[in-house]
Amino acid sequence: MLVETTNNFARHVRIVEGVVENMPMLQDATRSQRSQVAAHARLRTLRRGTTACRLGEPMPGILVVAFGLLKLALPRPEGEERVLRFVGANETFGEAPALLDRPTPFDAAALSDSMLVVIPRAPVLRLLEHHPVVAQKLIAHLAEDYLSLLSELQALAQRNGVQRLASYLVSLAGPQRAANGCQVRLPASKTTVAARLGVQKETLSRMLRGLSERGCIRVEGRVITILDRTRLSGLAA
Amino acid sequence: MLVETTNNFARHVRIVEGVVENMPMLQDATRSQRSQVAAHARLRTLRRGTTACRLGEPMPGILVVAFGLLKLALPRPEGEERVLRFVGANETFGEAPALLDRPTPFDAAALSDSMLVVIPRAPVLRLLEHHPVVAQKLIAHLAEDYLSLLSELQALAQRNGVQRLASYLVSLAGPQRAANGCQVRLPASKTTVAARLGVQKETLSRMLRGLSERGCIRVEGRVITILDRTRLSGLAA
DNA sequence: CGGAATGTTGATTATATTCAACTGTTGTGG
DNA sequence: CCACAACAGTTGAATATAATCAACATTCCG
Repeated sequence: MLVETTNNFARHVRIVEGVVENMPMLQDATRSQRSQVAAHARLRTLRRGTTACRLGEPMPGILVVAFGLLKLALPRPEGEERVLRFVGANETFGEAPALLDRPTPFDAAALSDSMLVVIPRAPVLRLLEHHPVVAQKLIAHLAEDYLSLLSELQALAQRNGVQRLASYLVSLAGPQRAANGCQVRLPASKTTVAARLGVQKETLSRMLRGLSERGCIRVEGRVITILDRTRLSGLAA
Repeated sequence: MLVETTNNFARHVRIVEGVVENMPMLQDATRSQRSQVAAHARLRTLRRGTTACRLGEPMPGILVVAFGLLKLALPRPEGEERVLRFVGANETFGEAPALLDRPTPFDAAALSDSMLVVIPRAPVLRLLEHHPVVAQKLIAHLAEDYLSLLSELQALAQRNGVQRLASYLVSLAGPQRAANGCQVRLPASKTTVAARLGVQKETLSRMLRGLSERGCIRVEGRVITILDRTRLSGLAA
């Protein structure tokens, strides 16, 4: 749980500066430009289960995760939702709606106690006006975002849930860990991961059992051991 | 059909210049900057049914439709596909992969004889280096693209096909035409529209029949008459 | 410990796909 | 102009897939 000590202003300033300093998007900006941006940014703490922003609300700015883990999700009728992605430390979200000053296009909820840096659009836009290098970086960033959303859609276009689960597990394992027997930890509860894969928790449970019975994986709570990566990749097709 | 007369170079140059001149993305560039870009662009004619680019191939540049209609689609196993969107005259696509010099992330096929202007990344990047205003416009453009892809995903997250069809019809009707009785023309064959909605053509056929029987719409080939827009919007929920 | 949240499992049901047959439309070459 | 092939669309029946419902098991925490 968050230990909310005396509201230590200096500490907050330090965190904001540190986070902004490390933003990939601003890596080509000068130190003083980053300080400028940091000066306008503010800190926001989130208790597990609370939301940073909700679909349709005004978007306060570009959001950077200082620590913790959030999920971005599209709400669906009946209190369900479709999880778009998880956002962890040092990652950003909301660039597109923030820059265009549009309503938030998704819900963002904290899966664990988290801290966000909120960067209002104004200082960023000012930076862009005069510093093409920063603008180029932002363009690359937005383009990356677009492509990952697209590959999200591609995953969703795959026929059945098992294929999506298989490729998700492979992607969690990462490209480097080629060997079998590597372990993967689900970033969230199975219910939430199910929403990420676009299925119900019951279906995820059955899919995991199916893959276990076929000897592809072993499931121990949130930890999945990949026993046969080749076959798993084959299923992902 | 395309009348490919004597390969009229001057005419091609004129078309390229005209198209580049009208690109929303470059509206804040100077006339001479646009000419610069146009000088590096080339024209590509596409017969109905042929593809401008395919998933995984190198992306030749940003693509602008001079005339005609294309579909962007993600291929699926068994020769099927999921249509992402239709791209018509004066619209652009492929900015993200082109700017990042990544492989094409979708298939682009001509639904009718079409002409494309291909803008290589180099002159665009050069423009960005020195002209922040152009960069800002491009940022806005990419952000828009991101948001529309997101709303695409949102539509897909809706429970059933009828809801997606209903909202698709409403969006085709446009926000202005509030009255009932307005007519909408499907931009492509029902089979292709079905792929756009993420269902099989048989399912689309049944859904259309269902809406007809309920008195929401009338179907005459590709022309749909919206009889009860209120109820239709209600279904879209 | 006790209660809430999370996960599992089986039975049933909803939704859309697949398969197959048939109809209609369109464009092509004899 | 007609015959015909290729494509597009419709319809019904059988099937696949995952959702829903309901009951129970497990884990996590205070």
